[in-house]
Amino acid sequence: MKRGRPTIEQVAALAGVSRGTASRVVNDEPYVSAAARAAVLKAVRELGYVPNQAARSLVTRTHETVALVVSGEADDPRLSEDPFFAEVIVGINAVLAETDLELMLMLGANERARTRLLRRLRSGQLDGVMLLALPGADPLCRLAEESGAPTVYGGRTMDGEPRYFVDADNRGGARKAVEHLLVQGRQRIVTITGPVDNEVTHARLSGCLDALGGGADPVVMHADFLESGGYQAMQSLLHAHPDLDAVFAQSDNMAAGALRALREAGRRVPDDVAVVGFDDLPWARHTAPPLTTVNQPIRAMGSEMARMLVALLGGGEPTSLILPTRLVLRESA
Amino acid sequence: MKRGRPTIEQVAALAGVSRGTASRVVNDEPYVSAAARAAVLKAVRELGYVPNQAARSLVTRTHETVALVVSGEADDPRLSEDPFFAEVIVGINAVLAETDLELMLMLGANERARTRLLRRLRSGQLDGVMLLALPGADPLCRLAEESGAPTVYGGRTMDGEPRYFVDADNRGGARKAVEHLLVQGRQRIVTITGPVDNEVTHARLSGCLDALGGGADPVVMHADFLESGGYQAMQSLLHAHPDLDAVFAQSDNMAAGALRALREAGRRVPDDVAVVGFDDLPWARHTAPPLTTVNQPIRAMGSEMARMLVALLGGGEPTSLILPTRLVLRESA
DNA sequence: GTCGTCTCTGGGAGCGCTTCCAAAGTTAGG
DNA sequence: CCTAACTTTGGAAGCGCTCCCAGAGACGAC
Repeated sequence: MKRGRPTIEQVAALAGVSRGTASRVVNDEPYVSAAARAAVLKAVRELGYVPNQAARSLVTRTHETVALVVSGEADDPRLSEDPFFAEVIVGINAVLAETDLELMLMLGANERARTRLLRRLRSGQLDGVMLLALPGADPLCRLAEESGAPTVYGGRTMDGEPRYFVDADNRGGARKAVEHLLVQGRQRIVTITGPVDNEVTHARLSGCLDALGGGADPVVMHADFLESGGYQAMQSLLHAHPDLDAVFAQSDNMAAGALRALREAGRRVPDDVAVVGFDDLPWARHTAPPLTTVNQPIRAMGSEMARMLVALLGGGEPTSLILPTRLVLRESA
Repeated sequence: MKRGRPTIEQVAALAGVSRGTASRVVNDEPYVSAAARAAVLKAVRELGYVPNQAARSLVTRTHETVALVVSGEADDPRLSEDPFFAEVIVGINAVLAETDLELMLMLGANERARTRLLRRLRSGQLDGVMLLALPGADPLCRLAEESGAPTVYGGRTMDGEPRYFVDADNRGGARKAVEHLLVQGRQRIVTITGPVDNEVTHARLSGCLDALGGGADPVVMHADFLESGGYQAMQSLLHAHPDLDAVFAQSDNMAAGALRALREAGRRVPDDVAVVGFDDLPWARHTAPPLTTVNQPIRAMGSEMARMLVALLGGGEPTSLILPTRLVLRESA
């Protein structure tokens, strides 16, 4: 008789009411007498009843599930070399935990992953999507939006501003960093950037140029946001511009690489060369010397993305957000 | 007529076959004529049909979804201060991408999170669970198993060995690390551990004792796996045992903290004091001096967990795995 | 007493799919 | 030509749930 998990029918039978009434109680709807409600609740408890989500989804067409899609290669070193990804998730989770939404995670931007996302989206299993755009432009963005599901972006893309997004004030942060170097009286400031096709690279470069004004041609070296890239870029820069006295690295990882190259080259930081990073990763306070860097509220970005999506799901019209960044002064500059 | 997404009924109608036949084609079952198959496939393509997963789940009771549950506080610093978590996910994702399984992520071990997991599990929405146990013991483990869903563990728990797990050879790695210090002729080796109630702490401590043999009382200081904890522990140890000449820190983060404390105390590494860490995090090669540490294949752990779960789902009987760790020699020891 | 109005309940319909069964068609063996 | 397989098909049943509607009471106003 009691094969498998109990159904609402069994709950109703035990409570001595109809299926409809039991359903009303379970979904906390009005128009149920106190007596009936109590009886159903009791039956639910006794049977250990948990509604079957698939059956519910079939009729309500909601799924209590949203996805975080991280485009970019599944083995992108940024995924693990920096805690960005994990922090965003923690932020998202904090907000979702307050709701009944569950988080589905989808990594990778290859054809196969894209197909699966779309399938999942269209097979109706996702109520909404958060897109974390690591690389520059990505067709995925369009795909998600075309499917009609509410979509929120983390960061902006190279091809225009999405309808709903959360971003850090990369430009403002970079400006503050370089202004600080300027105020310190640094004369020959060089910049190490991320990949050229990356929106973040552009934003941070813009901020850098904002600070530099229309002065002499700024020295810019493109790298890859990673430690090794920063290291190599710094070596090249030292070679090409031996008289440089300050470096603005667009990521802490690259700043760490620059620090290493400077150390090996015998330059003292900050006496000979000042170094500023960007991100304020947890270990930035522990480099030698401690790294002056631009803090961006990564966890908050995650939370705000989630909040925005929840609002969208609730029929709201959230406004996109640019979260403030701030310069954290330590000893490297 | 074509309101909303197409159903299999519409596909069948367009192909001129019955719903049953269409279903057979979609699920790639035998006993369908070539002509019928072609017609259905054509209709599927024309309509852009994607089966409704909820409806399918309702009858098949499978959901093509597994969960990664990370017990421990949702804002545990280990989640973001080290890339462990992200690496495991990348590893899992690599395997899952080859299947049709999707990944659901559940963080946090508080009452609420637990309830939700159970609900999701019992409401039939998860085909299996991977549990990543950050802290020592956790009732969650039992809960998941009781629900009857296939469960795979990452790491072992304090209360016995789970049925299916993947773990790193923490004990062996620690033994190798300390043996290396011994071989170098270090006389006064101290150990900085993780939290006492942690299985990893125990395993690595056992390995350390294995190497030390039954000699003099080993000097052990408990900390928290974090940089700051390592820093403080190192300061205390220097105070209590000024003559120490080697440190085995049970995590790279703590090793980094120890390095910082030693630098501030004016001790040279490795001349005065040798330092060995554990984890081989990406930045370990970039500390000053580069950190000798024990590498553990984190990504592989994720992959193996996923593989094991997939096997379980397929009715297999996988065997638990202890992945090898290896000592990576750099300059700090 | 009659008429609305509001509260509460039962039960049918149906979400989109798979699964089963019976029937029809096909083939080969005797 | 008949029988015993096998192949192929259509269609009914039903997964567990929500939604809707009709109807039964209860209650006050006229």
